[in-house]
Amino acid sequence: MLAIMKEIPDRLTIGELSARSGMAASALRYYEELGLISSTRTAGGQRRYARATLRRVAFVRAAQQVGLSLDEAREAMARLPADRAPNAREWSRVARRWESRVEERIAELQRLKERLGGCVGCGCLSLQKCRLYNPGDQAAERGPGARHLIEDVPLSS
Amino acid sequence: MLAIMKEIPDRLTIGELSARSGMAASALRYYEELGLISSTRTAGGQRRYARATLRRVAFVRAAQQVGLSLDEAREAMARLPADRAPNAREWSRVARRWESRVEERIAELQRLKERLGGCVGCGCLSLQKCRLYNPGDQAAERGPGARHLIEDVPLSS
DNA sequence: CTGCTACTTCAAGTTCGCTTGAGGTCAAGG
DNA sequence: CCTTGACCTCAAGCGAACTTGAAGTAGCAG
Repeated sequence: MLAIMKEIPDRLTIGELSARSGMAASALRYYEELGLISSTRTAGGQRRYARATLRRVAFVRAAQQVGLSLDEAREAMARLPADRAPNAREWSRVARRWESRVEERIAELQRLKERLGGCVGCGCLSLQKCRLYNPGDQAAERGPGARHLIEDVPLSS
Repeated sequence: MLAIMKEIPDRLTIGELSARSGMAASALRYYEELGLISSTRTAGGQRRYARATLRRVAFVRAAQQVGLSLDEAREAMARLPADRAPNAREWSRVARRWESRVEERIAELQRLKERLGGCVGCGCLSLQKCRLYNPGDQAAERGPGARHLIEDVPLSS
């Protein structure tokens, strides 16, 4: 041959997958246990991964960045083929869901940032009398979850 | 101004703090153990919190949203007074740090979103041959951390 | 004073996402 | 064939962030 085409094997050992994905082998075994990725075995029982697994692992990492648990990632990936690249329909279905998730997360952080900067910017630096940003301290009543950054008692009287 | 200023007690029981902050009492005790908040005790040994503690708790929650650990939150709060509202200098010092943290996080998510949408948008839906988004699979060499969303082997040959 | 609820401590348990270690096997280069 | 390093399983451990439970006490209303 002109060049060696064998350099990129199409079944990866766990060590290779680990090196390429940047995940520890132990983590990959763990992912497999959870059903996030899968492998075939050699006669001797060693794992061999399809190259597409690399994509799945990357997917998992990305999912975690967005704040998904491994369980949610598995669920999301259930819609993607395990052994080949996803096609248009498959991918866009998943991507759309993700995008909204990412956007939500971004929006949340932006609100946070506004409050953070807001109190500095609006001149009420003591944070004590800024009704704009501290509309009472009833926040708890709205249940756990989104809440004012700085909540405090309203001006008594 | 001559009216009763006493309706809102200035020392809160753990139950009151819990109700107002939305955090479980057990979590508040835990925070105290970690040094995130502090209390004085009654003669009988029960905790009483200053109202400013409400703000600290909110601060911790916000810190977590930004992705800080409780330890990091404690560190950040070390620059804020425990028992009164922070003044301009104190607050802006902390807020600035936070803002950059929040902005980083937002930027990270926005990059993710672009990649996500990019692969759908650029027409290379198979994700297999999109050099634009998959510049090789050397990502692992850059160590654990930021990495392409979808990494895969470059076109062999 | 009685009774009740909210509080106290301390130890142990829980979930998530892994890592570590022991003890053993496989696969490939020399 | 032999050695060596990469792999195997299984159980246990870890750190973060809490929660739960048991056993007892505080503080307030009536």
